Amino acid sequence: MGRSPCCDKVGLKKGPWTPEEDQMLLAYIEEHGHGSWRALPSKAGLQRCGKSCRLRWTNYLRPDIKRGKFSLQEEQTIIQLHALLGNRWSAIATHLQKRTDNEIKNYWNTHLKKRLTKMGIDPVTHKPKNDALLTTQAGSNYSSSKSAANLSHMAQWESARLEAEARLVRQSKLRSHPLLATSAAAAQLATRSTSIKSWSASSSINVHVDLESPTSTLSTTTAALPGNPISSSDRHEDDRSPSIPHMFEFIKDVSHHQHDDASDDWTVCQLAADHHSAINDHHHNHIAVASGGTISCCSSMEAGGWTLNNKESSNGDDDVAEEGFISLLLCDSTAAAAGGDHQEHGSSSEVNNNSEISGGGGNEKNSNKDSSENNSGSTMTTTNEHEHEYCEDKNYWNSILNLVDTSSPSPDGDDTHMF
DNA sequence: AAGCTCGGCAACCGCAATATG
DNA sequence: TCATATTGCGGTTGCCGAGCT
Repeated sequence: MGRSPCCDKVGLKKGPWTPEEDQMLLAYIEEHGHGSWRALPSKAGLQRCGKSCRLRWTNYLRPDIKRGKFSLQEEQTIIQLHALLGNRWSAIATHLQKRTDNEIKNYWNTHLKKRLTKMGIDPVTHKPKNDALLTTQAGSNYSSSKSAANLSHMAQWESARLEAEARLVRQSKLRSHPLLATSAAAAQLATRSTSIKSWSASSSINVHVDLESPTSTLSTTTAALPGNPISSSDRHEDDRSPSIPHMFEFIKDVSHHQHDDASDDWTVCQLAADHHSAINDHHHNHIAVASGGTISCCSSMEAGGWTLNNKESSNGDDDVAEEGFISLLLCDSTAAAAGGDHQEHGSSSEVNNNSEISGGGGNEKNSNKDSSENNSGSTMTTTNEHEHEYCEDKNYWNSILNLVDTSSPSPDGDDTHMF
C-alpha cells in the first residue's frame, strides 16, 4: 500500500514562484485547461510538481480571485460561517466569492482569531472564554471540549440547514400556491416530522449531549452568571466584550423590534416557527430560555419536524439547497458583500436595532465612523473608536443571534435534542 | 545603520476522500 | 471489491518586510 509522494522527485523546484513560472502556468491553463495536474508540469515545461501547480493556480493565478483587504462584511460572514462550520475553510470560501480557502484561513489565523480572543471569545467554540473554561473543566480535558465544539458545530450546521430548508420550501409554496401554503406546509411538516425522527433514530449520532445553543455563543447558562466576572457592574471600561446580560438584552429587543415591524426579514426568519402559530410565544420562549437556561434550536426542529432527510438524500440537490440555505442564513450579508463593500455592516435594520437598545447609542455606528475619520488622533476619536468597536461587537453578536433567532424554540420547552 | 522581533502570507506537507481501472 | 492514482483540504512552516530598539 501507500502512495508515492508527489513532490519527492529530484529536480523539482520548490518555494516561491517566479513571474516566469506564473506566466508559463497561466499560459498553459488558458490554452489547454489544467486537465490532469500531475501531467501538467511536464506539458507546461515547469519544474514543479502538479500539486504545487494546482495550489499556485487555485490560490493565486486564478482570474476570479479577489485580493486585498477583507471588508467588514466579509469579516462578519467569515465569523458567522466559522461559528457554524468550524475550520471548514473550503466550505466557507464557497460563500465568499473570489476568496480562496487559503486566504480565508490565513486571515482567520492572523486577524479574526486574535480579535475574538481579545474580545474574550474563544475562537474555537465562539463562546465567551469563561464559559469555555467551565466547559473545559467540566470536560476535564481539552479533547473533550474540542469534540464538544465539533459536535456543536455539526449541530449548528444541521439545525441552520434544516431551518433554511424550511424557509425555501415554504417560500416556494407561497409562490406557487399562496392560499394553500399554510395547510400544505403543515401537511408537509407532519410528514417530515416522521422522517426526521426516523433519521434521528437510525443515525449513529446520539446527540443527547447538551449541545447548548445553536451558536454556542448563546449557550451560556445563567448558572454562570452569579459568579460571572464580567457582570455589567464590574466590567472594565475597556472591556468591550459583550457581557452575557447585554447579549440577552439584544435578543429581547431585536426580537420585539422584528415582531412589531412584521418586516420581510421577520417573515423569512420566522418561517420555520410559524407552524407553531404563536409568534408571541416564540418571543417569550426566547426570553425565557435566555434567562433560564440553555437555548435549544434543536428542540424546535423536533417539534416542527422539518428535515432534509439529511445524508440520505445525497443527490445534487443538496448543493443547491445548501447554497440557498447559506444565502438565507446570512440574511443577504454575503450577497451584499458580493455586490460591493458599500454596505459594510450587515443589514441596516440590525444596526438600527442595536442603536435603539444601546441606550444613548443612537446612530453611533455611522456617526462614530464619521467622527473617527474626521478627528483622527483626538481623545474623542479613541472613545468613539471604542464605541465603534463595541458597536461592531454588538453587530457581530446580533448577527450570530440573528441566526439563532431563525430557530424557533420549542413551545413546550422540550429540551430533547434532535441530533 | 544594524540587528532583532513580529506579523502576514505564500507555499508545503500529509492525510482523507474520491475517482479510476 | 480492491489497489492505486488523483484531487481536495486543513494544519503548519518558513520567508519576507515592517517596525522597533
